[in-house]
Amino acid sequence: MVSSGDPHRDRSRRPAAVIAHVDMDAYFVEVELLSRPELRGRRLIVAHDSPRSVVLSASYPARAQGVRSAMPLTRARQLSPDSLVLEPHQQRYRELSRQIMAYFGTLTDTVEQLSVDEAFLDLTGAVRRLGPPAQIGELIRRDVREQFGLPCTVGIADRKFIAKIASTRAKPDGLMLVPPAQRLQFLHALPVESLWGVGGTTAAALHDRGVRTVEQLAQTPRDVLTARFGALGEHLHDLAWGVDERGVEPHREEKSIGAEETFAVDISSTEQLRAELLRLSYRIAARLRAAELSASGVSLKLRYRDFDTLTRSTSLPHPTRSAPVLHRAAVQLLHRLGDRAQPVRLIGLRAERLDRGDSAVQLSFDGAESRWTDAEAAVDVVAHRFPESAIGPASLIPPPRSESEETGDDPSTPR
DNA sequence: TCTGGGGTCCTACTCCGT
DNA sequence: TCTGACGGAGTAGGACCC
Repeated sequence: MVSSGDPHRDRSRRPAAVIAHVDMDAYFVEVELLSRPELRGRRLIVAHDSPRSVVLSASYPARAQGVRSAMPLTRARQLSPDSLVLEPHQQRYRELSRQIMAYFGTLTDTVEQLSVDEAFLDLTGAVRRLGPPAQIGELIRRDVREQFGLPCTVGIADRKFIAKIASTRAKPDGLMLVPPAQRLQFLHALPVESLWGVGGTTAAALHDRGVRTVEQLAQTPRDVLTARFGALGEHLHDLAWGVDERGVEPHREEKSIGAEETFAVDISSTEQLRAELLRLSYRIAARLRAAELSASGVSLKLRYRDFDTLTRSTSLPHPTRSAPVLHRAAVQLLHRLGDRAQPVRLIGLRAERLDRGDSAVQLSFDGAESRWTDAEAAVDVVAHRFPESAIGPASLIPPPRSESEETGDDPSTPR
């Protein structure tokens, strides 16, 4: 990051990087259309069909009526009453995503997956083999459509964030190349909201100061931005001048693994909350074991009826991937929050400060915990071989029973 | 209109040891 | 022995992303 000197100057003498941002168009909808092609052209919404769900993805005909991702489904139905609501299939989206990322890996070793439906590709070293950048962009779009039956949009630039903005503006089913010489011209014409990191709050604060375009942001004195926004202000000023040293990072370690659930009906019972925490603990612990990670911290999140959201976190005595240990810490955090004045609509749990391997776990395990983890590992094997089986802890079978933990019995003892 | 679920990063605050 | 300054660690929460 450049923090002094002339930000207008391109300080690098290296050959310009070629970075592509590939974004799948209406990914969830398009994957659903693979199995239901007769629905193509219709207004479609992918969402869980429940009162509190939100839109996960919408077809472009539905978007034309104002439907957007993350919009409450009730609102989407008002805007587009004839839209067909499709139930999501996350496993299918993940599997196809894995295959698409593997295809990207045939083009370059440097692929950074951002989410299930988008990735950065550093193609700097592929130009000699595959042709000029625009030609590679067309190759990617053609291959993804032919091999997977899905449309995607590609943005190409010499900076990650510009490639991402380019793909956003070329959607759907498009390609945009921003040559280095046109970088500032392209950027300065954009609204500030286009920049990565400028969401609703920051945009409103910038608007209050009369800053609506990236050019106006670039012309705002750096120290003014720093005084108001701190490090973010400096970062945004750099971006406004096209300065961004971040490269494509192929291997990013997970920093936390969490799960949360919004209840169909708000709940007040501590017993129910404890039972939900046990369920979340098992989900998270299974994912930790699958990733061969252990957590040294746990964070609890509660959202109340009025949407007020509280979090509490704590450190664990030793790294763990065991559900009962996560649950015990979560229940302690729940008690720390004390009595609730109003019902809870969401509860979430997150395992933090993750470490690879289990050497620390083995060193610190007492016998009971070790046996319990062996039991969980066996459950993982069965669940993997028989995904439809309902194997799990007895305490998750309704009605929830948790008296043993209430009385301080060691939950790490296998039942 | 009434707000999911999965994350990352940053800032501010508190506590504690030096 | 007491007190204040300081830095680091831990924690809470906001903002942002898809």
